[in-house]
Amino acid sequence: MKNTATRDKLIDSGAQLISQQGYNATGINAVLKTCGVPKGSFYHYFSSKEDFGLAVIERFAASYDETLMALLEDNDTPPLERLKRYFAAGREHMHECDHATGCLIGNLGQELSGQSDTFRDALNLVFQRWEQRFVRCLEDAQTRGDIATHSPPEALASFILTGWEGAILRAKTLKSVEPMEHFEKILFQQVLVPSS
Amino acid sequence: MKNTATRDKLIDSGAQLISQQGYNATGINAVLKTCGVPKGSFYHYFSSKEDFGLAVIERFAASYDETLMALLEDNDTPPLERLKRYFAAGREHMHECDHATGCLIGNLGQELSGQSDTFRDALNLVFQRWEQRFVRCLEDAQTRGDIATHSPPEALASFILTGWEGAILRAKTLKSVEPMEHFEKILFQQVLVPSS
DNA sequence: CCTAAAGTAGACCAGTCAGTCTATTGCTTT
DNA sequence: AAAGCAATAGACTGACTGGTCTACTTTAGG
Repeated sequence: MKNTATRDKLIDSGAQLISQQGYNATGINAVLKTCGVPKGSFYHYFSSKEDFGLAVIERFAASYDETLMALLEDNDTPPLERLKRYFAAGREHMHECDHATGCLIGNLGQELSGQSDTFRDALNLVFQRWEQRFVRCLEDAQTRGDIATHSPPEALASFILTGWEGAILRAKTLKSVEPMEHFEKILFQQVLVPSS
Repeated sequence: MKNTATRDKLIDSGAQLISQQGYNATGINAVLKTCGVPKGSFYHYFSSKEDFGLAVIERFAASYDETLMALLEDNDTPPLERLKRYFAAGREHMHECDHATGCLIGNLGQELSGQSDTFRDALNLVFQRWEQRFVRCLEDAQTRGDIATHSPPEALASFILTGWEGAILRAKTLKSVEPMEHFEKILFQQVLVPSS
């Protein structure tokens, strides 16, 4: 399995379609059609649709984790500013996709975690990795005295991730980033504040 | 269409299955099997699966709105206490379903708002109705001086609803209500506080 | 009591699903 | 050059999808 170009094409098309329509609504044939790959190749690289779905998750998570790291662990920028940039990037992406796709991991978490434990575990790990990035950024902010809250950074990180995911979901049904703006505003006005 | 017993059975079974597996993963035949209704009856009451799905949403929303009203507009209870009871009820439900179903409207919002505008509109309306209930409860709290925040109650309501929905999503993938507890704790410790 | 409509019943349809199968092509190693 | 494997290619399968069709049973109204 040296030639990964075909495999990559499949995963790219799959990620795109699954982002738009969800996992169950995306057929393998549709993926094959959009990238012009025959079925024989698909089952050469993946043992099943589930296997393929996990590969899509893995790849998305890896690529997303890179941008997350670049944003949240940029030590030249104050930690709260890094968070703001992260939110701004999310809002921008939401505009770009016309409020249609949102967050692939969030989508699949909603759709599949009740359907398959394998998927649930994989998605849970991705979320936990993201949370760790938030934790580190929040710890930075706490040691610098930028935030005064005594809440443990783990709880804050969970709060931020869930709030943001929920805001993305709401933005999708509302077709507007307004819920994301509300979340960010209240978060920085009342939760991540310097003096208690 | 006088006899609504069969129709109700279909909607009940549909709501249950869709809650567990999602809309796309739930086949009409599966619904028919679980409630022992023949296909002829299904298409007598509903013109299509989409029509059926909308009926399921409508019914769930109506029934849920009743409990929401009972909890959030109980004037014998302080507004913040009402909110706490709402969150407690949500956590309890999450335990009961073994962290598997979560919120039907949230699930469908994630799965379908990119797939069909009809569904998106219906789900958006439900969310907006819920937000209105929160707004009224928060206004109560503000006029009583229970919360000091100057944020408009509409923004706070959006913040609470999205945060809660996100926490439910995270609870599903984590199989634990911990994210819901984190959300509630930080919300009452740092956002809905009496003295600024 | 008869007629018409409401509702029940399930066989059936075309299309699609994930997945299998065999055949062929291209590349690498010996 | 030959052998062997990676990869391509797509026809094909059985199961299942949402939806249609016709026949039958029950109920309601005149």
